[in-house]
Amino acid sequence: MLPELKIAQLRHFVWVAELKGFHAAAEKAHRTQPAISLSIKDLENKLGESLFEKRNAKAANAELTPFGKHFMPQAKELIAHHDRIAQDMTLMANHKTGHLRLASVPSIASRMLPEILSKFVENAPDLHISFYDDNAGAVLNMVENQQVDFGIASLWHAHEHSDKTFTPIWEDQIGVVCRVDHPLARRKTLHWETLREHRLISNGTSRLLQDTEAEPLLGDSQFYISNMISLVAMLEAGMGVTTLPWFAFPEESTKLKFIPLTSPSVIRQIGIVQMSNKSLTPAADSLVKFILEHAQKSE
Amino acid sequence: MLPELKIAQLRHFVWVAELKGFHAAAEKAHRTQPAISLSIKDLENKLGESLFEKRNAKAANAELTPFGKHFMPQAKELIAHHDRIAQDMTLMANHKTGHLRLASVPSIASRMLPEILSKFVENAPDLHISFYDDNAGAVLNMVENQQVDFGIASLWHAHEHSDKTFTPIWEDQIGVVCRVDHPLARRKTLHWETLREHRLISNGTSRLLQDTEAEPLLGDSQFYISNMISLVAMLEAGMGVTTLPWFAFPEESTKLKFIPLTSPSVIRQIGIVQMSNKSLTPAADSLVKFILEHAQKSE
DNA sequence: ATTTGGTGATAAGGTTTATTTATCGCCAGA
DNA sequence: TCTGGCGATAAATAAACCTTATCACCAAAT
Repeated sequence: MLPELKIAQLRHFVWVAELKGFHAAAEKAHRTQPAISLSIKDLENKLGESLFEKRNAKAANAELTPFGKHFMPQAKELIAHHDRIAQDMTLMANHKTGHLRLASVPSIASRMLPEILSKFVENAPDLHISFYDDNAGAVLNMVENQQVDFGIASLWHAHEHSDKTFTPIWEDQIGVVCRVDHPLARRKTLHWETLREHRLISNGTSRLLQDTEAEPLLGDSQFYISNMISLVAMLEAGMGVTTLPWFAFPEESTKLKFIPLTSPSVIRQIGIVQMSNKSLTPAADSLVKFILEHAQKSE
Repeated sequence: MLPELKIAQLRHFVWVAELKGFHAAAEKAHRTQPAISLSIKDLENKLGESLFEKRNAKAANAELTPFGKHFMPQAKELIAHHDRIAQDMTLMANHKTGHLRLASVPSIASRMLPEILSKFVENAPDLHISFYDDNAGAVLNMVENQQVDFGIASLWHAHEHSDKTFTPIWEDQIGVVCRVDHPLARRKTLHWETLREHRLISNGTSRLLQDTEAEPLLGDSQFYISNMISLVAMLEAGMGVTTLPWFAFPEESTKLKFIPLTSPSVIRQIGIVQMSNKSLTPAADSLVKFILEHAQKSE
């Protein structure tokens, strides 16, 4: 019904008119002159009217007809519109632009991500990033509700999350944290039962011991402290010991020591969590790949 | 550099998304399903990102990726823009719309054009027409200055207007006009010398006798009246006789009579005058053709 | 007046792109 | 387990596109 105007064709038209010649336009289009002739002729046929004055005779060629004059601005607009969209989409597909949302557990958020993210955004100046940090459960929730494009967390009950895909990246060992002057501080390795002799403070990460040999420890604990700052203060005050993943251990603290738990050796895997049936935006996908590439080095 | 998005391709994309299926889209596009598959795949390659979720496995197919969702409104807009322009141009080329300017000598303007124009505009409801009537010289001027798309006039000194094209349509015979009770009124035919015996009033059309046998009459004339209304009044008052082309003779006057001049028989040709090196707008071109077709019948 | 150099149109052939026919693999529901 | 619908894929064909080679035309310069 309606003719289909090809963008290339419109471009040819505009160029012939602006450069006042088929040869000049052909050069600009990286085509030969007959190609332009045919292109214009085809366009004229589609529209049903000549765009240029009869161009066999006379001099001063390639002059627009009234109809051509009317068509020109319209053609230009459409070309511009097309180019705008094509560019937008290309930029977005190359993750130079767009909006990216992710969530991470605090340990990775503070230990690994700052460096990675700052490197990543160097090549993507127009990219907006929203970043959330929260505990693993909340991260999984945000992934599930699609409040974020993907999450960084450990996936401990995999069967409850069959709709999500987990890509492990980091391995994080659980250890015992105590004051440097604590009796345990001199040990290089630890058996869980050794801990029963000490006052144990549990925290948000203690559930990582569930389903391990060391599970009985959970019952031994008299204190539970969810807040990291308070927990550190308690430990520094010598109130007791606790278990923490290495990534959650406050490295900057000079008063505390981390001793890996070797019997059992409890490793939590931290990685990327995403919905399996949804694909990522170009930007998110690109960041995931970037993290996978750069994570090993900074470990 | 930038990919070239074809309108058809965008249409396919939108249809697959909206009809939730490649088969449905294929039907709408009057193509086969593989054609749509390839079209979409090609589009995805050009953009560098998937538009639909991986569509090999699972059920609930043809679901957009986030990128696809973002692209959708843009694609729709571009398609709409294209269609708007294509339609505008098609309508204009089919002279359903646009602006048309013409000028005509009064005789044709009042005798022939009303009927022709009213028929013409029936099929072109959105067409704007500007119409001027004036004497032949003014008409030619307006054509020359491109104040009008074309003119209707007689072209008497063709060599002075080599840059214009004249297409004759009507033939208009010069005759003598006098009161019905005038001695000449009973004659069927007239020789120019007969007129020397009567008081001759010349008018704007008298120059048509130049270069004819009857040229001496121009010198005989004592009165010159340019205004038609006044001329008619004079004639009706019996002040004298004049020469007029038949088309300029006021038919509605019951007091006046028209006697063809047979020796010499002076015929003026009236037709379309246009610039030879410019083409007409679609609407104007169409009206010219329409006039050529319908002029004979109403003669 | 003929030549030269520039314009764009045209013809024929090759190449690329679009589309079709035929077929496959996959999943869901009977 | 079969069946029907989905979309992907392969190969063949059709259509669109572009190129090389050539022509006709005009203007300016022989």
